[in-house]
Amino acid sequence: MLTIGKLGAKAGVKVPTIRYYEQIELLPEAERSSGNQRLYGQKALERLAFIRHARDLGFTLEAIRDLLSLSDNPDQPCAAADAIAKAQLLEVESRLARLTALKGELERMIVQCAGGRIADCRVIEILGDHSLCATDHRHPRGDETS
Amino acid sequence: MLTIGKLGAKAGVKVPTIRYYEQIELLPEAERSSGNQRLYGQKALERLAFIRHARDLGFTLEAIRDLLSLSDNPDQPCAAADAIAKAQLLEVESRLARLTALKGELERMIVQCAGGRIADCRVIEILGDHSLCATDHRHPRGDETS
DNA sequence: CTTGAAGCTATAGTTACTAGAGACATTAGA
DNA sequence: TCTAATGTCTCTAGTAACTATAGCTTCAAG
Repeated sequence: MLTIGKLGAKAGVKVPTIRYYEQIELLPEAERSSGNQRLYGQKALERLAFIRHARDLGFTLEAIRDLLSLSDNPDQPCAAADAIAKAQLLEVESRLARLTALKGELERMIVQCAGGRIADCRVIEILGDHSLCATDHRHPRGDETS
Repeated sequence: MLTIGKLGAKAGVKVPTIRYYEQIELLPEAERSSGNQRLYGQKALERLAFIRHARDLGFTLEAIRDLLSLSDNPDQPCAAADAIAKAQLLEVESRLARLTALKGELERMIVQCAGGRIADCRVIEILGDHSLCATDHRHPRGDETS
């Protein structure tokens, strides 16, 4: 049996985060020791590793909740899990594209900014001027529907 | 003079977001019409476009605040803006790496999940098992210092 | 046996917004 | 000119996914 600290260390998740996951019912309520401390077994470790891993891959907690509920009753067609993964893939591809554009932009900024004064430097300009920008801003800020 | 709605449309920023930016003093308090409605000129549009653009490129509002304060007194060496951009570039490169790994993972998941039952499908397994994973999880969840 | 680390609960704070209520302003059409 | 629709106002509260703090108890090591 693992204490919450050991569990966190093994799974790479901070202690308060584990308690938070329990609170939002992503993890079941843990067994308690005689002194009211949480105790975890192998199953809890696996479940937490799953969550950690999925978060790391960019899944939201809601998506993870879905995935976990699938894994809790595995006698169904795989289509649901597949759909979740596909939706995530789309999201990821879009984020990749935007980040790649950003990288180019930043590199350009850094090159053009080589040791001058701000007045001569294009960092501010590049960020202010739409036409110098590689991305297109079709959607208003805050429309990043995940 | 633009009303808040027109300004938002031109800059690609939602109306409540503009009011929020004013509230946190990223934008100065706007002039008001006789009927107490906010009015904006060209300068405000430029400043908002700058913010929008920078947010789009992944800068935090705090970084943007720094950048704006630089642009507000441009008679300094460019090093500060440069440092901000370089820090952002590092962040972006790391995010890019992780997202690329994720993409591969998801594609693998989708292929392996082709039409089976969940019990036979590896989506859950891939997300649960560390050893099948392309990323390395050095840091505990929540350590993503932006 | 005592000290210091680790655990407990509960509440509040974070970032960057978004949503809703209820009232006032402005604009376009009949 | 009136009216209806749309836009704007303020204020409060909610969101995700945690993080931090306070004040307490429990546990393991020396």
